[in-house]
Amino acid sequence: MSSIFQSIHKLVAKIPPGRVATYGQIAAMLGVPGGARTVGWAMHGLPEGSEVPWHRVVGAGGLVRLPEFEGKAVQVMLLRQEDVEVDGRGRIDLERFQWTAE
DNA sequence: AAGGTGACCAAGG
DNA sequence: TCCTTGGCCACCT
Repeated sequence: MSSIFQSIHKLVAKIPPGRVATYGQIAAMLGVPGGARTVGWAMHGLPEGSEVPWHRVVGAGGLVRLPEFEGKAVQVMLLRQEDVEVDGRGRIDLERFQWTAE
């Protein structure tokens, strides 16, 4: 079924390891500026064991916008596994790790 | 069809 | 630096 939801998952799946994208960026790439909330919502609705690398999607400014109880620690861990530097606050240097589409 | 909700964003106190 | 406020969009009931 083609929904913005599917499009988001597909695009996120294209983010290469060691890179991150912001919610707003994803939304903009899909032609839905201002639809950052929708992207976040799509992430939240992901089933477990999904192919989608949801952990590569962060908030504006490279800040992890994920409540602890939703798996923030997991996201940070996965990112670090991909050589992405994340500080204790969950901040990432977009200048170096932000994904720029082809 | 209408309203509520959310892993957002930017600005203001 | 933290919390609140207003605005944005798509999905669910």
